[in-house]
Amino acid sequence: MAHAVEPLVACDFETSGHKTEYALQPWRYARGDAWPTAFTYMWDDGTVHQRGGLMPTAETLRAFFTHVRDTGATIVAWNAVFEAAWCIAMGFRDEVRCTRWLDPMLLWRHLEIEPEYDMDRSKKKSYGLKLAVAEQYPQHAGYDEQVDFHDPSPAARKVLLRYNRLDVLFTLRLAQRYIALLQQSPRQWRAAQIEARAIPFVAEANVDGMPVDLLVARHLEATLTNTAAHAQATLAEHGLTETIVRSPTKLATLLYDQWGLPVLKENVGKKTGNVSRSTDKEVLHELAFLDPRIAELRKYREALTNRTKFATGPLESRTYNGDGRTYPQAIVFGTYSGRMTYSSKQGKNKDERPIGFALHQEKRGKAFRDIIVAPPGYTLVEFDASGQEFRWMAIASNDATMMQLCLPGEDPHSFMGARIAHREYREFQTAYKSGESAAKDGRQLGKVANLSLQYRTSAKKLRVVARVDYNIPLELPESERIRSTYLQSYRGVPVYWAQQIQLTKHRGWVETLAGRRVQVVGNWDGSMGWSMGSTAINYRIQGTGADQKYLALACLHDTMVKFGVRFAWDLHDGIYFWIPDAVLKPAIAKMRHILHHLPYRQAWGLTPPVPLPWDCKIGKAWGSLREYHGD
DNA sequence: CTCCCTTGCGCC
DNA sequence: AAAGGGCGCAAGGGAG
Repeated sequence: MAHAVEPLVACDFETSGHKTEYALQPWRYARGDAWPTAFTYMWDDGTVHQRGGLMPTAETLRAFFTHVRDTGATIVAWNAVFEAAWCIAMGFRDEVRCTRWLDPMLLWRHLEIEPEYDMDRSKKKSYGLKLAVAEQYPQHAGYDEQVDFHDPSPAARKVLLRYNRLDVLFTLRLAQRYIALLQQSPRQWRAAQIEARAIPFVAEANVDGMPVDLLVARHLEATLTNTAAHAQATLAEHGLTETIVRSPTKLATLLYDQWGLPVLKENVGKKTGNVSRSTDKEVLHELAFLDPRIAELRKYREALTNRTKFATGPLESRTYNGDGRTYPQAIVFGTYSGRMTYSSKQGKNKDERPIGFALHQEKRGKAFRDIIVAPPGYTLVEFDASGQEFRWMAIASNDATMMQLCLPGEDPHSFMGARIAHREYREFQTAYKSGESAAKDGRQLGKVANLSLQYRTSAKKLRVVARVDYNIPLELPESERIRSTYLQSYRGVPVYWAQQIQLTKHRGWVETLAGRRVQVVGNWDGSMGWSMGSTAINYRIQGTGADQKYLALACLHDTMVKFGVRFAWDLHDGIYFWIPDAVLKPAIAKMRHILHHLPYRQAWGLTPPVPLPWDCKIGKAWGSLREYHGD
């Protein structure tokens, strides 16, 4: 893992397009709808050297990558995924893949005190270069004033070039500063470097996008329209309209004032204190036992939501982009725990541009996921970190039973199902495998318990999850008994909770097993105390999962380059790739081997006491993936 | 009208 | 007193 990051070469693009918004959409470069207006790169070997200039060409980039190759430099760029994406769009895919990248914006995040529980956490801090300059070099704040990215006049271009050069200079200086700071904490620095290896792959995914199957998406849209129309027709005579079902306020009036149903739950506004009568799906699930119309109403609302989000949305983005593709943009370190997030739009409010769709929220059904298909000549391959959070909790808590259940041939959900049903585990496991229906239901309950109770969920909440999400008619006494069973089965888990909270109170920060950190600052005795405790407990597990995925990508790098494998997208415990059909089998075999032998000890200083296996699925459309075991 | 906040809900 | 966490997006509703 060790690799010198020096020397550094900083770079920055300015861009424009036939519409100003295209400046942020490098995939339009190929059609001539977007282009770079300036590109500067800079290094400091005692003297500051500066190259590049206005209207860069392929020759400019060739000289840049030649310099990088000859000096063995690491490229630094603010929001480096964007710079790398432009390089790829301009034809330098191989060069981007085979160079090291580092993003001072991400390094800044690693150094930040976040989350802060005294502040309003709904207001997320921005990590723009201008803010970093204002913080570190206040005398230079406001250097971006009077810049026009799109005015081609010589006077405006002169201002633009000066701005571009300052951007690069500040990027270089901030990178040097943040690297020095992070290196004081070697494990954090190492985690940040491993994460940075994902930059070229994420850039590729963002600039390549993914094909949307037009017919499948239209069919989905039509199906959901029919579902909604049918429900609407059924309920029209009872006063339900689309406007009402889409409005929580209007729906509450209908349900509680006109239909006379009981109010089962109220919402209290966190800021305003306003009280409203809830119409959420938990409430609807319970009301459905009292009134047969409610199940249809819930189906109606779901069909409308799903149509907009998962059919109309992707189709709109396909039309907007004009090339049959959708471009949800991956954001490295998008969550404070390190996981990636996705954005489906650029701009705000009336300037919103629908470039992508809500990839991370895509429903699990085949009909939904099949709208995304492999590009010609490629197969979609998913590697999924099996039982990821259960395994990391087993390791973090050192619970002997959980660790035992991570061994080959074991089934944690059957184990918990058996405990709940007062049955013997092996007998239960055999019954489940032979298709016994009681064992099937029991395992489902065990699964709900294993998945829900790992993070201090209450019996009350467990009851709701079981009822609403799994349609299991659980009542509170039984839910309490299951929770007790869980805690008695995995004695190490509540001990881990308490220890993790104590340690975090003492240190003021939590770390993942890889060494990624987050500060936990606030009043432990105040109203945020519970939430701070949850961060102490959850961050270590969830963040380790994120680090595991970055480690996987870093270690797969050489194989991906060799076989021409492309990173497609991330779904937290799953990584998706486009693999050329011609090398599908050997590439998967090699990738699987690497994933099963990730160098946790060298990278993190950890020797996992249990196996950390990955499952593999392959197919031509997202909804149609099949388990793949090799041959 | 725009902008911001709230409710509700999809995934992990 | 009781309380899983993390996100982003759709849509309504209200302020200005």
